Order: sequence, then structure tokens, then C-alpha cells
Amino acid sequence: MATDYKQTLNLPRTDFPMKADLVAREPQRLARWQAGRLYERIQAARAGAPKFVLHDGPPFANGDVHIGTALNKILKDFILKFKALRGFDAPFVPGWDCHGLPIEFKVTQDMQKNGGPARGAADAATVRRACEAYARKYIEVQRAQFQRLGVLGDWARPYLTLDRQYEADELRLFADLVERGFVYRGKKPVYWSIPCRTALAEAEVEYRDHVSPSIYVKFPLVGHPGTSVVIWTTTPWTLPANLAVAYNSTFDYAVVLVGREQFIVSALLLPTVAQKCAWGDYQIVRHLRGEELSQLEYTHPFCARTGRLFAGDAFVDNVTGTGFVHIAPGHGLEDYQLGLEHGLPIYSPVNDDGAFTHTNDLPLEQQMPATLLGKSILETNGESEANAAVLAELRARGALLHHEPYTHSYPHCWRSKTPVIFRAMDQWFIEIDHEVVNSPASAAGATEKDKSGLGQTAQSPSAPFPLFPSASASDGHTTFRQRALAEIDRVEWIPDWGINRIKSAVQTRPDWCISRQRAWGVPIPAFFDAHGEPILDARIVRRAADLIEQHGSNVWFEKSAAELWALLRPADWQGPEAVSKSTDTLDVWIDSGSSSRAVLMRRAELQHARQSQPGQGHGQPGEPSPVASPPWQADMYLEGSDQHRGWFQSSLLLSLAANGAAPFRTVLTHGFMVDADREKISKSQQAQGGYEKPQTADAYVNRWGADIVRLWVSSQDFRNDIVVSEERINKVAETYRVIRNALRYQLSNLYDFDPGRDAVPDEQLTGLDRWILAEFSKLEADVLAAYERYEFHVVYQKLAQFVAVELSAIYHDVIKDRLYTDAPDSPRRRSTQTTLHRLVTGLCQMLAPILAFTADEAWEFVPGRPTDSVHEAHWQPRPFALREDEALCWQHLFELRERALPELEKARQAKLIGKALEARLTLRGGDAATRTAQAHGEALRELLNVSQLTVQLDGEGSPQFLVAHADGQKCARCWHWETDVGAHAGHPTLCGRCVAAVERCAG
RNA sequence: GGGCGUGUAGCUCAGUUGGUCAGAGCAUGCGCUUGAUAAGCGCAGGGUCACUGGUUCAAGUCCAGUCACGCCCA
Repeated sequence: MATDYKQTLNLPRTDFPMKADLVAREPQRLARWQAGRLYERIQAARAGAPKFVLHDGPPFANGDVHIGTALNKILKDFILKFKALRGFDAPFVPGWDCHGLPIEFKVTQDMQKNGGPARGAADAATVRRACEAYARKYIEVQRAQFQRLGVLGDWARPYLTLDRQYEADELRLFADLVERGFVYRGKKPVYWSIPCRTALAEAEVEYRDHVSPSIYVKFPLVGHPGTSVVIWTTTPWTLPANLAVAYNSTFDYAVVLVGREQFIVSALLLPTVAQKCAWGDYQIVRHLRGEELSQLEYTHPFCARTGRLFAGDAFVDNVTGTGFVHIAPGHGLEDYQLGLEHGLPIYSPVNDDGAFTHTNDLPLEQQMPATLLGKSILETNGESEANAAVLAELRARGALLHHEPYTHSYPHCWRSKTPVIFRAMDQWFIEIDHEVVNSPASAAGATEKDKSGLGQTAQSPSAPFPLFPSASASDGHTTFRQRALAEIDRVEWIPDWGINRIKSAVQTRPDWCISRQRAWGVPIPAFFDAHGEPILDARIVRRAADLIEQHGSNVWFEKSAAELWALLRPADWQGPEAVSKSTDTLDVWIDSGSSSRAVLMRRAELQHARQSQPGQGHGQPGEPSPVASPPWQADMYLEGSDQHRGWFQSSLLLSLAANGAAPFRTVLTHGFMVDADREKISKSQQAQGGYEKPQTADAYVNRWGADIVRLWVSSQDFRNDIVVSEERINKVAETYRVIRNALRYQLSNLYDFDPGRDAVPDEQLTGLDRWILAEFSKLEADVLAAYERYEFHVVYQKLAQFVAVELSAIYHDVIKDRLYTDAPDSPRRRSTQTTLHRLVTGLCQMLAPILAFTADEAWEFVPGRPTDSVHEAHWQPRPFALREDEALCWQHLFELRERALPELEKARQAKLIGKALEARLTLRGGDAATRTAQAHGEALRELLNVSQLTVQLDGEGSPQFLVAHADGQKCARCWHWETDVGAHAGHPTLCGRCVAAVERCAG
């Protein structure tokens, strides 16, 4: 009976499921990884191996993991898994950024909603405790979500910027900056809520319509009697702070005669201005180009001082106003920047209550008239005392040309709902152009550190590594900005245009305002003396760091100024005594930017061996060897390209200033998530209900599984934008199935293969097996190179195409016959099994960084696998090259295959044959390929999957194939058409080859 | 408005220094197979390489400009 013969075949069998069911099965594997401490096992196995340190940029501990954040972590995981697979010791210490406004804002909002203290009256310590609880809650949430993505790391010991030790190290780094003279006190305008008596952040202001007084004011020019420029403003109360007027150098200005006075305004805006100011009868005297205004000076309309005109092309527009913008550097951001450029005082004659006051920025006689003092800016019933008083002054002096109500969008305090003002406040700054010297900084801090005896101090940054090693100036005088730019050149930036981004960020950045009037942050341990003068001293900061390391930073907010001063005042203190403490916190970019000190230097597992070579990847041959890299310097930072101006910059500046070197050797950046229309996706759109697409990582993982998400991440060139769309992910899922099926096919044909017993040596492998191993070896080299360049999309493409073409369409298709029909232990079958075993082993390893779950799942089915998990394996590609003649032979055979397949297809269309095994092929030709075919007829027959092939060498000419139906009868076992079917009496339906196979089995 | 990027078949990507470079895989359509079967194989149709001008004997490949999108500034 024919069906019996099926039992004599070696049909594939495996428990490796065809259906992945990732959503259900991945969590089980994850649980096993965790129970078996996989990360720790990998680390232990790599102890002593060369280090590869990728330092995690801390995501904000707020909300679910966004798909964009998932992309970032997955990319990091690709690299770390790859490095570990290649034998590196590649630890991963994940981190979280915990402080900052979004959390404080949310927490205070919730407190208010829940009937808590209104208007932010809650004390800082209470708010801070709530903030910490909030951050810790989301750290837990995000930790689970990151782990679910298959990201391995030291999740039990992440770094948190709210950890006491972190905060302490951050302050120690800050103390170094203070000691080296980087930190100074200056002024900068901030949003200020008068009723709440507090500074507001951008996120805390809401824009609402508001009616302001719109006024046009004369500013008489010095040396041009009877001539004034005209400015327009909607905040009359800022006029006492006016120190300059801005024009646009690209505009055309008109000088117009009105009665006996001359006014200068933008020519384009003249008609509007003339109408507003009721210049019924005016004439244009002449035109001025913008640059002709640059030397002009004016007299303040009601203060005894003069000001100058400056170009402000960036913000002086030709749409509203007069073409002249009144500048009060203490009351506006653009004003502030222009003021800085021209060395104007950041003058802000408004006190905490929002009332006019004199300050010591200007001589008293130059400040506002006494009639204005004490007037409040805050509106009551739509009227502002300050505005009214200013208008009165202007009217009294005939300076007011026009006044009308004006409705526009204006920032309001989110809590009190009142209009906010922009007001300059004292702030701490880091001076970017600080002059630095080439010699190492004094060790003054170290002695104090030793004395304190509190806590442990992070590794000293100085010891064997000179500060600012990259300095080239011999005169010993360079600015810190120049040092930073030089250091940037020593870092490898991928993609290479990244260096432009970071350089322009460093080149153009202003001094770094590092103080915030917020509660949820690391306190700036400064005091004030009886005169309100600040006390900021490196020794005090270090003692505060020790205190905070012991008690947490809430100690700063809970203890009184006197208590703190008593604890922190150095014994030999000569300076003024403190009477109050600072309540400012550090900019959160100082938090995350300090991780070089608080994490890279702190954690033993992140240290490179001392004899560490200069960073791999940079340093050209022939170039003088640069200073050895410090052992704590990370091999890589990997974040979105927005971080050039963010974390990359803050980390670089802080580490260079305090540790003497950049914290990274290589910086890799990725693009951003965009949707199918290549428009950005954002959480806010989602929140507004306009977006139904889920944008949390979990939403994708729960629908497709982590491996599909990971494969999708790998499939696109992350240096550009990454398209997230259902269509795209479904395509990737399709590729996943193809890969999974190929693995399954390979595993299913190894059920009776024991590599120790059955493996066939290379030189005894069949030609086809040697061919695929050579192809695989090329793939391996390509994939390895792509991984090393971090081009995962190339890995994806190469792997997917290899699986689809070389494996599925060719090799796997062809070897079915030998695997199924040869005797189980025939040399030919064992040769092919040896090859499959090698392929599946290599594929699992190659796939492991990307398909973290699936590669590990398949690995468990590989006979004689060398390690328990694929992630513990050491991937060492085995080159396999064909001899030259062998390679040429296969090249010929595949050329012929290309010609034969269309002929077979034609025959199929003509209903001459169905499957290829029903065909008899005749090849006729005279070229080299045909000669090869004659010599290797059986190999070609097998490659074409036909039952019969005849080769006829015939003069010249390119090869031609003729298709006919195969001769003989179909063998019931192997389905070949053979002329010897029926020749054996015992097996009348079998061909000779099958008779042999069957009898061998039976015997 | 400025800086930095990106723009090749429906999708994701290859296309070194300008001259068979218009390719691959997937998807689609049409067949075949039913011993990888919620699988497998074959064949076919798809692109004026964003657009417009230049340089050149010759340009996805160099230059300029335009448009669209992204990031960062303003």
C-alpha cells in the first residue's frame, strides 16, 4: 500500500511552534530569565572581558513608556546584546530622571484638586515628598514596561537622580565648579505670579485673551531736536525699565513731518501709525535704511537717562507696531538677550509684590520718578495702578501719541488666573566663557572632603588624568567654551553631522542659568548674609552633599537656615555669617548631566581597565596618541538627536569642567517617531482625543509582542525619522513569520541529529551544503559589519533576504528530497543536517540581539546547544569559503537555474506539468556553463527539482532548456518520476533509490 | 525666520569616488503545490530616483534654488 511508505520517510518533526503567540509566551520566557538571573549570568560569564559601557540617558519618571522611549531603549539593548554576544563585558545600568517641573506641576495640581492648600501654599517639604512618591510610582511602572520589551540590565539597581548618593555626587560636582570659579550670580527674567509670589515655568502659564493698554510713545532723539522715534507697547508698566530701543536693520524707515515735529517709523507701518496717532496731515521728509539708525541715542520719556538704538532683526517685525521695539532687559526674554549682547544692566524695578521700586542697578537719579514708586502692576477690576501712573507720566510730558484698549493673547498664572509679569530675578549661572588654565585645579576641595569624614566620596576625577588634556594653547589662557569645542573633536559622533549640532549648540549657547525657583529638585546649598548677599562656597556645598547623602535632600527644606548653617559652616569660616538659606533648586539638566560623576565614576562595573586604550573608533593612524581615556569614560551615549542641545551638551560641559574630560567616546543619535504621513506623533495630540492610535509601548507590545516591536525598530534606519504605522508593523510581522518558519524548518529536520555523533567534516559535505555554508559565511560577515556600524536596518534586510531567497526558495526547497527520502543516517542526509545545524546555530546568534525572545526560544531546540540561553553564547563567525573552481561551478549552475525556471513556468502554464518533479529537462548549449552542467548533472537536476535532466553539449550558443513531461512512473515514496519504478518485485511502486532506502531501514 | 537633517517602486531599504544603477526583499496579481500546510514554490506587473534649473560627452549620484517633513533654535 502506497501510504505505508510515508512511514519510511524522515518527515520533519519539532515542538517549536509555528504560531509564535508572542503576546502570551514572551512574558513566560521573561519570567524565566528573571528567575534564572540571566543578566547576572551573562555578566558573570564576561567577567574580565574587555568592557563596553553604554551609559543610559535617564527617561523622565512620568507616565507610561512612550513608543519613542521604547525605541531608544530597544536600540540600546540591540547594541548591548550584540556586544555581549561578541564577548564584551557590556553592563547596563538603567536610570531615571526624577526631578523637575512636570512632576511638581502635576503633584501640586492634584493637591489643589483634592482640596489641599490652594495657590501652592503647601510647604516645599510636603510637595517634595509627594513628588518623590509620584516619581517612584512611575519608575516601577516603566521598569516593568522596559523589561517587557526584552531589555536586559541591572533593573534591581538602577540609578535615580533622586537617590541620596546621586544628589550628593551631583553637589560634589557642583562644588568643583564653584571652586573653579564657574558659578556667578546674575539676573534673568522669569515669569512671576504676583498673587502667588512665585516664579512660574513656561508650562505653568496659560494663554488667555486679555485687554491691555496699547500705546504709542515718543522717544526724543538726542542731537536731533524735535525728532522722535515712535515705539509701541502693550505693557506701559515696563517703560520705567526701558534701556534701549530695537529696530530692524532690513527695514525701510520713514521720517515724517507732523506739524512741527518729526517722527521716525517703519515706512511699511506708517499708514497705520499715522491713522492711530491721528496724523491727519503728514509728509514724508526722507527715508532711512535700518543701518542708518545704529548710532542714534534717545532720551527716556520720563526718566533722567538716555538709551541707544540697537538692531533686533530677529524679533522686530513689520506687521504690528511701529518698527521700533522698546527694550527692557529685565522684563522680556528678547530684551534680556539684546541687553546681554550690549552690556546693559538687567534692570527690573519691580519687587516681589509686583510694585515699582528702585534698585541698585542704576544711579538713583536716573530711575523712575518718585510718583511711580509703590504702584502695583497687578490689575484689580481691569485696572493696573502701575499702568495708570505710567500713562499719567507720559501724558504730563506730552509723550503719549495714542492710547487704546487692545485684546490679545497674554500669559496668565495657572493657579491664580491673573496675568503674569516677566521680571528679572537673581539667579546662579555657569560662565561658559570662563577662563581656564592648563594646570590642574587646586586640590582645596580634597582636604575638606577628607576632613568631613561623612559618606564615601566618588572616585577622584583628577588623579592620573590631567584636567583639560585637550588644551592646546600654550599661553595657559583659554576659555571653557574653547575647551569644550576642542573636546567635541575628540568624540566620535554618529551620524557625523551630529558634530555640527553639538558644536553650534556649544558655540552659541549663553551662560547657563542653573537656578530654579522650584521645590522638586536638588537644593542649591547657598545662604544669604544680613545684607542679602549670597554665600556660595565649595566647602559648604561639599558638607551639604555629605549631609544630604546621609539624610536625603529634604533635610535642606526641613531644617531652618540657622540649623543648616550650624551644621555646614566651616570651622575656620572667615566670611559673613548666614541669616537665611537659598530655596532655589538646580536646573534638572544639572541632575542628569552629573551622571558621569554619580554613575559612571561610582559604579565599579562601569570602569574600564586602567590600561584602557584611547577610545576605539577615533584616533587616526599616524596621529600622535591622545591622552589615555579615563577609565570611567563611557564608550557610548545613545539618545534622540534633540539631546545635542540637551543631555549630550549638559553632560559634556559638566564632565569637562569638573572631571576634566568628556563623559563619552562615541555619541550615537536617532531620529523621531513619525506617523504614516510622516508627521510627528505626540502625546498631547493623543490627550486631546484627536488621536486614537495608542502611543504607549505597552499598546504595541500587547498587540504584536515585543519581538515584533523590536524587529520593527530594527527594520528602519533610525538615523532618520522612524515611521510608526499599523501597515508597517504588519509587514514586519510578516517578515517575522518567514524567519520563524525558516528556523522551525531547520529545527524540525534535526530531530534525529546529534552533532557530536553525526556531524560531517567540512571536506565531506556535499556541494550544495558547501555552497549554502559559503553563502551563510558571507551573510555572517555582512551582518557582523552592519551590527558593528549600528546599522540594524541592514542586518534586517540582509537576514530577511537571505532567509527568503537563499534558504527558503533555494536551499530548504532543494534539500527536502534528501532529508525526507534518504536513509536517516545516509552520508548525504547527515551532511545536510550538519549544515542545518550550523545554520540554525548561527542564525539564532545573529538574530538574538533583535529577536531577543524568539532566538532564545529557537535556541532551546538546537541539539547540543553550547549555552543555556542564546544570550550567553559567544558568537564567533566561522568563515567558510569555496575553492575557486567550486565557486565558479555553482555560479554556472545558478545561472542555468535562472534560465530554467521560466521554461518550467511556461510548461506549467501550458498544463504540461504541475510541479517541477513532473518535468524532464533537456539542456543544450555550448558555453562554459553548459560544460559545467554536463560535469555536474546530478547537482543541477537536484537544484532544479526535476526528475530528469539531460545535458547535450552542442557547439556554440547560449544554453537552451527544453521541457517535457518526465518519463516513467511516479515513485510512490519520493514522488520522482523514474523509469525503474516497478523493477523491484517486492516494492512495485517504488523507484530503485527508494527500494534501497527502504530495505536499509528495514534491515 | 535661522541652523542641522531627510525625500529612490504600495512598504522598508541597496545604489562606493558621476558612465549597463534604475535594484532587492516584502506587499499585489496570476499560476503551481498540498510530505515546512493558518506553510512552501514559480512567474508577472509596478519608479520621469520630491520639484526646477545648472555643470558635464554623461547625474538618484556634483552645484543652486523650490517644496514637503523632522529635530533644534528664534
